[in-house]
Amino acid sequence: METLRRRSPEFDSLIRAGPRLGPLKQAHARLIVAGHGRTLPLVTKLATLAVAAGAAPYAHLLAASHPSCDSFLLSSLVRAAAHRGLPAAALAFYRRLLTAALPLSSFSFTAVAKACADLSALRIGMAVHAHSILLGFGSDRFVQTAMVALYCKCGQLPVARKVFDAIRDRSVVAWNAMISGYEQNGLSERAIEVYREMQVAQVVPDSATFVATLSACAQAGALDLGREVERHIVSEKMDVNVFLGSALVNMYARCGLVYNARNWFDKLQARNVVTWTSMIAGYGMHGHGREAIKLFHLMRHEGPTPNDVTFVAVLAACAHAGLVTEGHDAFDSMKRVYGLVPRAEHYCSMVDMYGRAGLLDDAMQFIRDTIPEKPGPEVWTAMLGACKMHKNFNLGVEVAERLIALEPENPSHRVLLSNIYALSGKMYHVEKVRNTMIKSRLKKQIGYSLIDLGGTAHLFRMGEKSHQQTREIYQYLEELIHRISDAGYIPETDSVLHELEEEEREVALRYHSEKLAVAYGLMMSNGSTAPIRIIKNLRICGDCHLAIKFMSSVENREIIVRDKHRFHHFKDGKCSCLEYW
DNA sequence: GTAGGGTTAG
Repeated sequence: METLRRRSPEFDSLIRAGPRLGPLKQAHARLIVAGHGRTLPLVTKLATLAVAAGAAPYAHLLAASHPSCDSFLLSSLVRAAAHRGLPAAALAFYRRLLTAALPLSSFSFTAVAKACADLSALRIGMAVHAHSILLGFGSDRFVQTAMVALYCKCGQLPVARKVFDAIRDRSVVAWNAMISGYEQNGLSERAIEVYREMQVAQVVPDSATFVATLSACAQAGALDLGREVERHIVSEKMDVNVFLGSALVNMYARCGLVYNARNWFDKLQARNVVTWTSMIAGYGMHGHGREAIKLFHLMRHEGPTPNDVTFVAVLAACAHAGLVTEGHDAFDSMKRVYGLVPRAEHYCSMVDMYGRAGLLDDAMQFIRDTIPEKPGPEVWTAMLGACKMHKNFNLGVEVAERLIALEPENPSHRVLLSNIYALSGKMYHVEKVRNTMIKSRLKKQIGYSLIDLGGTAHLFRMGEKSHQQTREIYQYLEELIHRISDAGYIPETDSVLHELEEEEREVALRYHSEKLAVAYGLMMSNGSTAPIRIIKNLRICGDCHLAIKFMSSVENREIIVRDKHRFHHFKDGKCSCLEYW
């Protein structure tokens, strides 16, 4: 039987004041008058609430002026500060604990680990970890879990995994930390593996598990698993909170089912700025600029206040749909109505938007007149893309040279420059740029395409030969290329000269990763007519874009490709992007 | 006389 103890009226008055500084100060005054100004438990509660109210200095004063300030008081403050998003204050309270030579508890370590995680302070975090082991907390599950989260936040996944593996009897929270850690570091496949391991271990997942796993699905384009998680949520009648709701919307949008995303969006009880932004970004990625703008107007009318991220989504949507006027208005209202300061991403989207629409002069004028100080490399990259798209080679060369001067060590700028030279027929210059690259051993990003079949992701790199069915896949692709050639496909050999930051020029276009992935998807479909879904890490190249249009028509199959920037829905020989990349 | 770890968008 648990004994119910009545709380003192003083304690109750603190609880009533809550994490609000004004009422807390009044309560503090009453404590002093009642002769409780030094009663440690009450001071502890008061100081903790003060931190929760954001008033760390006030709490600090309370702690410092107490003659017998104890470990409990200070570790409560560490925890409250870490929890309240005041990691620097949390570290300061932790240092007081150390300098006062007070005993440390597992509570102090979990709290300070979170503070280090929020600061991505790896060195301090490692010292804290070592200290915790030294004091005998090395096998405390709570401390271990906090360390997993810490190493994940600092990008030290192998270390995190080692700590995770050493936890005996891992709680659902430990699993969640590991899944989300992989996902947040771009290792969505690993995140999915851990989710599967968790199922095998028969640990009951909670909503945080699903949030992290759905994010991994969104990243990896793992639609089947995303649906599996959704079925679980529905059949278990789980409460779909704002996190889970946003994760579902995001998963469907990024897996290519923008209507399912909207369905969830409409159904959700709780929506915040993240939910709205995900939905708008989803429309944008699919080239549904009008829908994005419509939803944005609805948001302004009856939704939460848009933030800087919302505007990234809105401007990108306008850029991908050629909605120049709308984008211009949005950019204007972002500054004037919402007082937001545009960042590089916003400027980029604007340049991209003018550029794609062929308004190169407007884009240049925007760069000159609207962007304060010197535009970054991203802006010039967007400008260069526009020059290439609209075949303005002189301007393109000028822009590419600026880029190289700005970031000489970045290989993709040189690839872009060599493409521009190639496009304008200056093959001598192409060779020169390539030789510089070879000499300085600059390597470009390697392109790959993913296809998810029956819950397993198959990864293809250009010229890939490591797949078990390599021979069949290449043979299938050869036949497929014959069939589309009969239908009128002529390889865009100058496509080397198109979107080529992506894949090696020497290798024949036909072995580009997306073609291999599509061939594999078609080969393995066994009479299924479900759309083929491909995820590509870079932008799709012009020749592949053309070839897949033909494939969709010859094979009478919907093919959906998500590239670095957007979705391409290929159907009946057409693509939803309407050549508007 | 009190507290613990994990959680979404570009």
